[in-house]
Amino acid sequence: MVHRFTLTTPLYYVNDKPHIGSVYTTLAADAMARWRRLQGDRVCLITGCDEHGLKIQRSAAAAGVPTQDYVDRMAGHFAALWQRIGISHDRFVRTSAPRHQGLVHEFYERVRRNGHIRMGQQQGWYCVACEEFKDVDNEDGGTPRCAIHDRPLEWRDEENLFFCLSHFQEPVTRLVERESFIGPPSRRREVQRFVEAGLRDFSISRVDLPWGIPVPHQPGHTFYVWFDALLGYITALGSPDGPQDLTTALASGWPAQLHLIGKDILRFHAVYWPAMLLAADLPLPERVFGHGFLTREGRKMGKTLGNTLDPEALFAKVGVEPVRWYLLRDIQFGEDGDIQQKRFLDLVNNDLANTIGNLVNRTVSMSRRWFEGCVPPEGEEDAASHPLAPVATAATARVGRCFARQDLQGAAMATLGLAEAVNGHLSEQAPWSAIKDASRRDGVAAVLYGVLEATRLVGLCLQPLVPELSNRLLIQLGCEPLDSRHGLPPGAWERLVRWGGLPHGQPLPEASPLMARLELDGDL
RNA sequence: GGCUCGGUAGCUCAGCCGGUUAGAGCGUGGGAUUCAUAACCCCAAGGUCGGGAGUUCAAGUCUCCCCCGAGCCA
Repeated sequence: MVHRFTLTTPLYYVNDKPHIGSVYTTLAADAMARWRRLQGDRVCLITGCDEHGLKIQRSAAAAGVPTQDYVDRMAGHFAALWQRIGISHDRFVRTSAPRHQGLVHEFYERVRRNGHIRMGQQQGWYCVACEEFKDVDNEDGGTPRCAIHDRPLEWRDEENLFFCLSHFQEPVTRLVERESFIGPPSRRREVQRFVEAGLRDFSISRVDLPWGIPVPHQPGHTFYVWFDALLGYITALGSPDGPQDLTTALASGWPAQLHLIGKDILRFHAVYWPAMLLAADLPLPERVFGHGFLTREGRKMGKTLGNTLDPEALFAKVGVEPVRWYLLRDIQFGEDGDIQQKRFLDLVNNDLANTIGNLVNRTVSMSRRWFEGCVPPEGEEDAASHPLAPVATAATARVGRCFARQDLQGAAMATLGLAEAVNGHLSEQAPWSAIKDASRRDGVAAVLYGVLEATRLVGLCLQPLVPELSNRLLIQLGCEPLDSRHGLPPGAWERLVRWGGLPHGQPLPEASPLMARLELDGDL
């Protein structure tokens, strides 16, 4: 049976060009999507852009271009970058698209009819950068500043529509208690406390903000960005050309199995969003996972600090796969992570070029030289009795368990561990000595067969993490590359990872380095 | 200011319900080897587990206070 697996990145706010944080989330989501596709699932990886709000309207004005042109350009940067680095998304949704507006209206009507919308007076200090009202003490009477953005707040006193979040105190409380709903576990309590403190209705419309989706029957009102942005996940599921309504979209992969987000927007996804869905009688996403933030050489990245890492420049300098490997393998997914140049070079060179690349190189060279350019026969004993067989089977199983709980680092380490075990086995067996004794030729064949086979499994496990490298590895062994963008039929993965899948006598192409060691002059 | 998470070898981190000499990878030093991308393999040094007090026969592991970092809410 085919399982659906819908997972999302955030819809990135197009206030600016993509930064390394968005790249990180997207790479992680891509790896997970590829993994699910290899397992035979029908995956829908959704990404896209969130394009409404005052901040964007002002950025466009500051740039002196019409707002739509501005967001078109910014969304273009995102789309181009994902294309360039081989992200395997199935949908790229933009909240300024007309079809999104229709869906937001339909959703809103549903919530309103269910009695969860009311009119209210919103009075208070507003932070344009947060796109939120702030509760502040303002005893001295001056203009308060946003604690997060350190910029002056703006006073607002307007009649807004409110979403009755308070109606959902009980179901949301129960939802966030569920262990599986919020990951990683260390983030769950924070949300629970927030909910326990009491859910308050929040305003979902703004006045005098032309850059937004108009609220039906409320002239002058547009929807609050978050209200419309979250619905982008559902819009994305509708077919771009077919009918544009909730029902159609919902039948195509809702609810999502996983929302992958940064830890800063956990509240929106784990509290507001489920309540909105409940208000519209729609099913809830299965899981929300908030990963950590990246720092660089121990410091927060920021424009003011001048230490941002421009993704375009980074990929141009070192290529995609080293960055993918480094971020996914060195950072415990969920925790914060620090990007360090020296460590980046050390890890990429050690893991990819040395441990794995060199392993492929040496095994292929030996087999070619001593066994007529082919995969050697397994020898007298059964292939499955090879000492590497249980090691490899355990490793592939562990990779699967790691992916199931979003442990990308664990999956990378399990894969790397297998490669290390194979290298160790080679040193122990020293086939280069044994081959000098003609009577031991069968033994050497058995050793090399096992080593090649285990290396093939390393290549398979590498696929979701570094697909290009994985395919180069498989090709080096004379095997078919995998297509993790389109996936495999159900059951195919189990067959592929079964020990002994490498055919004897399969011709091996001439060995060439899988990945050259990275040298870097200057900074990343 | 409140809430949540974290502060363990030079670096990144594992250490479940408290219990023998606190672990891994990277980095560093040494050795072995030659099939291979100066690579691979083996070994070693390195930590008063943020600070202080307490509970206990026994605390990195529990309690309290303080300091530092991050996120959320004010």
